[in-house]
Amino acid sequence: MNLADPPPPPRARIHWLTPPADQQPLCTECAVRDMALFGPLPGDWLRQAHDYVSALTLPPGQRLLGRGHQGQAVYTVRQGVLRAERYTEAGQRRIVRLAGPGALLGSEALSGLPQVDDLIACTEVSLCRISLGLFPPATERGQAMAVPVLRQLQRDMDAMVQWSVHLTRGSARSRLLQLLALLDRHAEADGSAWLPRRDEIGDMLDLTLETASRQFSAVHKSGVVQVLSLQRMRVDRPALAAAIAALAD
Amino acid sequence: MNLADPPPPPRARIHWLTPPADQQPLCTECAVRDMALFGPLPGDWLRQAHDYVSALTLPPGQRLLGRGHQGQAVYTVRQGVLRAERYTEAGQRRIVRLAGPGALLGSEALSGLPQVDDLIACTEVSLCRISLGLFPPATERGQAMAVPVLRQLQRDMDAMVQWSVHLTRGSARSRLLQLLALLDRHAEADGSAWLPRRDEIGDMLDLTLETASRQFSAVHKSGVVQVLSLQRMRVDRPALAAAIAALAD
DNA sequence: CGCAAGTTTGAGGTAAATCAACCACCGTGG
DNA sequence: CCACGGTGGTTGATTTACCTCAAACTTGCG
Repeated sequence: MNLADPPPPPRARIHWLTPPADQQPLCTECAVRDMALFGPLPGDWLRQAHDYVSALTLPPGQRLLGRGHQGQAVYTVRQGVLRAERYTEAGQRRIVRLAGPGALLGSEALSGLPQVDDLIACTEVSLCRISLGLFPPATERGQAMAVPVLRQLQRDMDAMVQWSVHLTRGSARSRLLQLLALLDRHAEADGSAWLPRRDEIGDMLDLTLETASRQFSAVHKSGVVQVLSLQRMRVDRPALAAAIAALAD
Repeated sequence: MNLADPPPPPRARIHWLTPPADQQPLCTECAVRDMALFGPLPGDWLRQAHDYVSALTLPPGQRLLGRGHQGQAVYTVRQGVLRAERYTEAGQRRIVRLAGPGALLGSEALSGLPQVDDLIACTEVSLCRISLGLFPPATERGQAMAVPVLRQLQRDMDAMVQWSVHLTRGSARSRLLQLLALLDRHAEADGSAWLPRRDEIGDMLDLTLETASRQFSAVHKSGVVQVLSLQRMRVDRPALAAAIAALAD
């Protein structure tokens, strides 16, 4: 593992399970109805919706959505398992979540953002494709607010994946440098940023406070950070960027 | 760190920066307007909204929201940094994200779910509190759909935090056991579940494929999993639960 | 059969955990 | 003024869990 494999070439064969018109009984009797997206909605509502919904299946290894894709639909999983993966700048694959029955995939499309992760079937998978046309236009009151909220949630979700990809993996040094970059991103106008206690750094990076202290001391001595007080620091951004690049992660 | 500290007792002192009526200029001139929740909305819309919005500040160490809280508002960060933390069953603290200016906090309230993480100010923090009353009632068309969507996104987000808390931290053994539990949660009706290749396990748990193989072999020999084929397994749930409990994480 | 892909097992090295002092700082109080 | 304890930080010695490199084995398949 951890080799710099470029992602495999995409193959876009998709097996349609039913013609779109036959969709209605599939939805009302869907095995995952309570967990899935439209579970709580009244049954008669689904009769209006079925034009926008269709079912499909994927063989194992098939990619559903690729990073950067601008989707016009979201998907819910009915059977099987998919994985969401991304590659670090160094080309290492990171599998960041699994999606089983009931999961919502491609939610980025709801707020018009591009897909962030590759989604790949692990087993034979059956899905429902839900066209964005089903969702009310953003001109309605309420919807105008929904989009920024969704976009914000999406951003938060991505930030959390970034966290788990960069701050809990790799060497202690690289995790600390990534944390410093993150803290610096939240710096005040005067350029000073919050400097956590060593045990807090440990709990963020999954390190002991001793290791956190040793790593921080080393980074501090190298001049990348300037300690202003117990709780404040100033980061030398170019030096930090160079230090991160030097570790190639 | 990593001691079994119960969370500190809550102190609910909150400093109101302005009386709610004075809110409007604060919003239109807000320094984080483009990144924050209502950035993209037209300015005159904000005039209707200002009754529902108020500003507050917290001193460092103060808790904004606690796990389980049923909120009636969401918050956006204007200045400072907060952390989201949770405790494992073994009582170890895990800091799972940082929130800086522009972040949306307490979004669980949008879909009526309880707060999942403790939110604690790291520095002096100033926030905007946005009452749920601002959001249109769920009786409107469109909104009826927004709630399940939000709830699903919220669930996905929680699943990702669970992933980063349990599958990328702790010993290799405990991570593998947690992964097996997760895979088993997506088992088919016949009780069989997907068994990833060893390098895939490695990329999920941030282990080398050799370590993944060794750990899996050991767990396999202990009888917790039964290998049906290269890609399928059956998990002995009680045995797995016992194995996880034995590691106390 | 023979190759390729995946898995297991082994031996040795290393980064981080663990255990344990020790230090710097700071308010308190004799 | 200096003992005092309490908190947070640093540093050192030792152990260990995981990584790395390497070889053998197993399974499926043309």
